[in-house]
Order: sequence, then structure tokens, then C-alpha cells
Amino acid sequence: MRGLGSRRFGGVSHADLQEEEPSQSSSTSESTHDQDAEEENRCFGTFQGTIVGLRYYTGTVNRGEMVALVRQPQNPYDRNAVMVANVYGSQVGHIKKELAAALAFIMDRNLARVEGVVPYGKTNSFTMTVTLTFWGREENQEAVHSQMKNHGYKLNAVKGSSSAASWDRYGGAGSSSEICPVILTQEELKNAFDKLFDDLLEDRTREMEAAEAVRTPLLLHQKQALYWMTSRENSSDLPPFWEQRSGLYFNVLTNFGARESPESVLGGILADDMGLGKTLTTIALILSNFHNGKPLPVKYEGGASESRPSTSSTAHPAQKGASRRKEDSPKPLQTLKRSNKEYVQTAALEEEDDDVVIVSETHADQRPTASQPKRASRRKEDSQKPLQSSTLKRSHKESDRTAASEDDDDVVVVSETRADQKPTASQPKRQTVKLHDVDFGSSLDSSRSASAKSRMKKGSGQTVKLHDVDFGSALDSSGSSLDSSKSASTKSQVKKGSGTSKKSPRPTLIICPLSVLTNWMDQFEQHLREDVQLNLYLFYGPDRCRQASFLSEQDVVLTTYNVLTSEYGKNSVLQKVLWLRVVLDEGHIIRNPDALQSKAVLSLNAERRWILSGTPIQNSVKDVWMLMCFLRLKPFAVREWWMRVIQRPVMMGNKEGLKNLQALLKVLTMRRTKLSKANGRPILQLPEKKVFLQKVVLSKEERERYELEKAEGRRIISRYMADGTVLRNYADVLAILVRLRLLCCHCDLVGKLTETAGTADSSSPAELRERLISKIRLVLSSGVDEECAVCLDSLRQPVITHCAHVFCKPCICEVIQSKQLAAKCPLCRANIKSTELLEYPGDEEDSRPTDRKDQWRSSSKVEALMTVLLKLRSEDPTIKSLVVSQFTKFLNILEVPLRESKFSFTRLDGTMNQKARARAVSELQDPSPGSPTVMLLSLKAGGVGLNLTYGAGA
DNA sequence: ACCGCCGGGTGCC
DNA sequence: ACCGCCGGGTGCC
Repeated sequence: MRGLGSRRFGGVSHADLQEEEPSQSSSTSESTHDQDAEEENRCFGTFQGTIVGLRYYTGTVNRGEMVALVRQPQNPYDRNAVMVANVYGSQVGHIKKELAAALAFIMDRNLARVEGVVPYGKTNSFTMTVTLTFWGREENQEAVHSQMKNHGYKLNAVKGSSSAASWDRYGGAGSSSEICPVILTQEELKNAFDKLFDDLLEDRTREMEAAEAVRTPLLLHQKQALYWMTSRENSSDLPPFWEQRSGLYFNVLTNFGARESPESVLGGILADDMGLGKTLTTIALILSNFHNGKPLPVKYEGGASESRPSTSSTAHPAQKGASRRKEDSPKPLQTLKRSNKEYVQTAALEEEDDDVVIVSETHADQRPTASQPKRASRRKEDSQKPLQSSTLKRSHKESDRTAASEDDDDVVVVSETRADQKPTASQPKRQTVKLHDVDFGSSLDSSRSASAKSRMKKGSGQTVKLHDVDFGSALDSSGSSLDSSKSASTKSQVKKGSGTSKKSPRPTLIICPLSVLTNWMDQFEQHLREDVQLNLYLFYGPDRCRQASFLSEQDVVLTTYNVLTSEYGKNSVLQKVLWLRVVLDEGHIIRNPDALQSKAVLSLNAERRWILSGTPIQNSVKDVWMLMCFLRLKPFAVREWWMRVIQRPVMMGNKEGLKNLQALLKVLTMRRTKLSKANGRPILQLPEKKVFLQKVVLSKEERERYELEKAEGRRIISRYMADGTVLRNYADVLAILVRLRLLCCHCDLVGKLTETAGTADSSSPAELRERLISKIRLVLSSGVDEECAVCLDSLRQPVITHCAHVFCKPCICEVIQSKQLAAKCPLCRANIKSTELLEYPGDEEDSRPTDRKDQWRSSSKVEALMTVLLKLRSEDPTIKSLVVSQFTKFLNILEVPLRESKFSFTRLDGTMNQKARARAVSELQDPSPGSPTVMLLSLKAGGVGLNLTYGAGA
């Protein structure tokens, strides 16, 4: 569906992604994003057309500026209408109707992509010339020419370098002056990127110390990253490709000019290799750069500190980064003075374990009398939920006046102590809630809810606004357009919304894959000074608090992509809160714009946005678009402009295009590899990696079984090959390969061959169902990390289609819904219906090998492993080992001999909840004698981001 | 639009 | 005059 975007660019926008508004064009298309760029690259010619009706619209264009042509089939005056919009999405006018009649035919049938450039700018207030260029597949050229001819128009041929060069002058989005485009290979692209980042390191050498709340000293390259990130967040620089020219803000790629400055991109991409400390750097950023380059005002246990770094703001490196900010005037110290403080305490929560003390404080100039103790937060703490904290015990009333933001507001601090603390608790729990509220004078509670309400109201008002604006303006739906007065009012409303409480947003939202959730919590614990009281809320689990007011008061809210996605569309509280910053860990996982999680992420409101990713460009340039969308870099949040200005030129080998892409990434990205150097020295000194490859010879019996299955598998696959049905039977093919790999581990891991490799066609519905269920079970229960082809992430609520392909249920349902009866399987193009989806019934808990010890038997691989483990233990009884397998059932088998040999071990696999995972990791890391020395680790659950350091290195 | 088009007013030079 | 011409009203799709 979105493949059509380039032809009806208005349909693809934030509005489309966020609000899920039905697009104006109701047509659907099979084409994918890729095809746009790779196949429609022939220029059919150009034509001088006319834009009319300028005086009815506010959108303006400059000389040489690109415009978008958008079909308006629903236009009541002319169903052939073609609307013209500028880069910000403001309508400029319409294509004259006679020409529109010709274009509509071409555009509706995708015979050509029509791009417009305004060569002269506004010469009168009624009409305007536009140079149209037609691009498309070769086989459609004739049809386009004849259609134009039928309407009395003749395309000007584009031949030779002269016209190409003139096209380039209009914005350089077309072909380069070379007639033959050079297609860069993936490899060349990657090299170009790597070279780019190498060059970058030379001018990214400035450092910044972390705030004192950060305990772990930063390595040099981390200080450099911190400086860079801080300066990006405090930047008032124009976004890439924007320049200020004679009082106007000007986009050099599209030639779009605007009177007001486009918003700076506050954030970017931290693309360091794994292991360089992206997490620590991010934690340091959160603590070190709150507003105006000041540290996050955290409290310190014992009340000894008042967030000291802010008192030395002039000396703090953060200030250098912040100095470009307009309103950069560090608040004088006296605003920090504590006067007329008033502490109120209330034990509020009834939960046996969770006494709450509200400590509030008033300002000198406030009515000091009326502060009423109220229950601040009704968070019902599930004792299972590991609530992160870096402190264990705290006194009842300690409250620090902290410099919170430019507004010097009052800060109400609501904190809580626990009555019965277990000093030894491995999971210290704590609830510290800081309320920011201006007028808490009368009743804390009522003012709070009033303020929260007004904030919420403002928020939804903004949404309504976006729905209401006309189509042209809706193209710019980031809610921050600078162009039209309508958008300007939206913008001011946003400002107001967050300013109702005269507070800038406080919390940072971190979104990460489930597998690294504990890692984040551990790292907060590990890297913060012990006495720092950070309000970190884990937004996870069934009892998570969904109160916007509560979340707004946190310093950090940590959640997963799955939680975010599952709340998306249900009026999620995460979308209501205005975040100070949103951090996407493993941010490349939003690279599929059709995936729900991508849409959910784009819908978040934040001042600053960061993408953490070891591999920001996984496959190609295409991956970058979603990142730019997330960062809200104008004008690329609208796919049309990204395609036209960056992606298509790059894919066609246009040097200018690649240069532009590089310039873009250069500004927004920091990337170091393990081999990178900081100030001439390697940034990382890891012990040398040693790989020992031990080949295990199968026993005779195992080998026979293996060969048998191999022959059978070969037979089945070659039959599919002969029939040309390999794709259709991919599940079977996968099954065969998985079976062979399982056999290499242990024969008991696979059942009889006939069970899974069922015959393909003709069976009763019941048989079909049976077969599909067994397939999905095989795909899922093997422990292989199977991806959903729609969202490219691990399967969530897996379902299997009648064509035997497995997807996340929400993903495939969305596909079906968008295509209705025409829905086809994304993998094999077979027709699919939502009624035919079969859900995964769950693992049949058949005889786990461990359950039947009597029947347990070993295998060659098990023996080999045990030999190694025993040898290691005899050399060093405390040595710790990780045993990794893709197959959780194999881990089951391994438990038996491990127990037999009296190994103490832990286990981490995908079935374990967060708490269990955390316990498994911490147990393994326990250095005391008798602690586990082996961890059984499933590759899927532990493959990404698990921080399993042990010993000195930590 | 410093146009084109429409339709009413008008009618030798 | 069932014309031509004049000049005011008007104007995207």
C-alpha cells in the first residue's frame, strides 16, 4: 500500500503513520518500496505545465523549488484533480484541469512518476509554471507519450547532458549528468559509509565529563560521545541542508524557503559498535544534560547535595554545548536557596510493604499555609516487579531544592520510604516520586489533577487539530510546521501544553528489546553513584502504572518495543506524555515502516530523540528513512521527499545523492568501531578473542540416522524444486534443515520423520489444520529465532497462514485489513484471509527429556561438551562458562549430565520472565564459592545486549 | 488577470 | 442587432 507513496505522496505522511487516517487515494498497490527506486528510473521527458489557483492557498514556492503532485480523486469539482504542494506539505495550487486530465490517467495507473519543479517562482498571484518530469519503467514510456499526445501535449525529450544538467540545477534529484547511472553495490555503499565515519572521528574529539551522579568514569571515547550528544541536544543549529539566506530559511536540496526556522533535530544516532558503552554513554547523557546543559537534578541520599554540578555551571563542559542556545542564561544560584521549606509527610499506601512519605516543599513566595498532604501516587507496587533503584534506605524527610529547568518552578518532592526494609534485599525497591507542580498551594491533589488534565486536554486538542487541517497541511503532521499559520498555532499549542505547568518535560523514555531490559536496569544501578536517587520506572508487566501524570514525574521510564506496540492504538499513555527524550535501543528494529512498532515509536512526543544502534544501516539506504522519520528531519518524514532527494539518487548511483546522504549522516550520527581510535589510541582494549573449534564426530548410530534423514530431506526438497514449489513449501524446507541440525545435537530432539514433512496438497480441512499446527509448532518450538517477515522482529502472537507462513498476528492482520479481500501473503503471494489464520496453540509439554531421567541418553555432542566442562573445572573450579544453543530443548537435555556431574548452573531462555532472567544473570555473576559456574543460554534470549561481564573487567 | 471569458448594454460617424 | 463593439464583473480544481 505504501509503495504507492511516491505517486500520491500526500498519503504517506506522519498523519498516515500516526493517525491511521484513510488516505485520500483509495487505491492499493502491490509494489513495494524497493521497486519505486530500482525500476522506475527512466526519464520519459519533461513538460511545462501550469499551476493555477495560487491565490486560494497559503503554500509558497521559490524559484527552482521542488513541488509534489498529489492526485485528488475525491475533489468535488474534478475527479482528475492534481494538487500541488510544497515541501512542508502546504498546498500551492492545482494543475490546470486539462493537463490534470492527462496526468490523472498516468498517475492513477502508475505509468509514470511525475515530479515537479517550479522554474521561475511566483511571477503573479494566480498561476505559475511548473516543469514536470516523467519517470517510469521503460515499458510504460509509450503509453505515457500517447496519453499526453491524446490530450494535445507533447513531452520534451530529455537527451544528452544539457537537459540533465538543467534538471540538476532544479534540485539535483534527477539523473546525474552521466547518462548511464552507476549502480553502487552494497559493498561499495558500506565502504562509503565506513569511510565517512572514519573521517568524522577527527572532528569529534571534544570531551565532556559526566555529571557527578555517574559513578563509573567514562572512557575517552565515551566522553567524546557525551560531548557530542549533549551538544546535539542543546543545538540550535539548522538541520542538515538548511541554510539561512537573506532572512529566509532555505533548504538547499529542495529549494524550499520558509520564513521561520525549521526545528533543530535535537538528537541523532549513536551507532557505536557493540561493546563500546552506548548504554553507559546514554545514562551519562540523561544525568548530565537536563535543560540548558545542566545535570539532571537528582537527589542525593542524606540531602547533602543540591545537584552540585549546576552550581558550577560555568565551568561545566555542558555549558559549552549549551552556549549556542538562545536563552542560555544560567539561573543565578540564589534560586536554589532553601527558604520557608515545609515538609509534609504522610504514610499513604496501605500496601504492607510500601509506605509512602510525601515530602513537599514550598517556595518562599508561595502561600506556605495550605500545602495539604495527599496521596501522591497510587502506584500499586507488585512485589514481583523489580523496581529499579540505586538506593536502599533513605531518611524520611530530605528534600532538596533543585534547579529543575529554566522556569525556576517549585518542586514538590514526594518520596517514600519503606517501613520494613530487608537490608539484604537483592532487589532494593523504592518509590521516589517528584512532582513538578506550580500551584500546589491549595490542594496538592486537586491542583495536580487539574494540571494533568489540562495537559492532557491540550494534547488531545492538538491531535484533533491535525485531523482538522486541510489535506495539504495534513501532510505536515509532525505538529510543528513552521510554514502556515495553522501549523504555527499548533506549535504554540504544543508549547503551551507543556508549559501549562511551566515545566519542561522531565522524563526520558527508553525503549529496548525485552532481552536487554535487565541490562539497562543493571547498568543504571551499576553506573550511578550509590546515593543517587533516580526515579526510574519500569513500564512493564501487567500492573504497570498508566497514569500520565505519574510517568511525567519520572526521570527515566524504561519499556520494551512490545509493550509500546501493544499499547499503541489504545490511547496509550506513552503517547500522551511529552518526553524530554526518547531513546530507541537497538533502534534499527524500526526500519520497517509498516510494522506496528515503528508506527508506535513515531507517535511518541518528545523534545529529543536518540537512536542507539550498532548497525544503523543494516541493508541499504532504505533503512535510513525510518531513522530520519523518527528524528523528524524535515522534509524527509514524508517519504516522497526522501525518495526523490536521497534514496532514488543514491540507488541510481548519483554521486550528488550519495554525497547528500553522507552529509546527512555525518551531522546526525556518531559511529566508532572497536578498531576506531580516540586521540590516536585504540578506544578499546579487549583481551584477544580465541576461537577453538572442536569437531565432534557422530557415533555410528547417530551418523546413520543423520544420513537417512539427509537423503529423505534431499528427496523432498528436490521434488519441490522440480515442481517449482519451494517457496510455497518453505516451512517444510526449513523443517528439514532444522531437523538435521537437531540431529547433530541429540537424536531425541527430533521425532519420526513422517510427522512433520507432510504431503503438500489435497487434504481435509482437519488434516490441513493439523499439518499447519504441526508446522508452526516446529518453527517455533525448535528454539530458532524465527522472524516475522512483516515487522522483521521476533514473532509475537505467532499465527500461521494456510500457505504455511508464520507471522505476528497483529502484523499479518494489519496487512489483511489494508488489502481486504485482495490480501496476499507477503512471502508467497497466496491469497490469505484473517479467518484462515491459525494461532500457535502453545508448546505441547510432551515429555521433556529431563522429566524422564531413566530414559535419558547421551549424544556425541553432549559428551564432547561435558568433557570440556569437566576439564575446565579441574583446572580452575571457579571458572565460569556459558553454554549457548539455539535449541532450548537441547538445553533441557544438557541439564541432566550437568546435575549428574554436580555442576551448579543457571539458565536463561525465552520462556523466562524478566525477573527470572535477572536472577539467572546475577547468580552467574556471583563470585562466591559454590555459585553457579555454568549458564545455559538460549541464543534467542541471550543473543543481544546481555551484559555478562564477570571478574576484573566489569 | 497588464489576461480570457461571460453576459449585459448598446448601436453611424 | 439572429450581429460587432464596449466595458464591468470575474477568475482553480
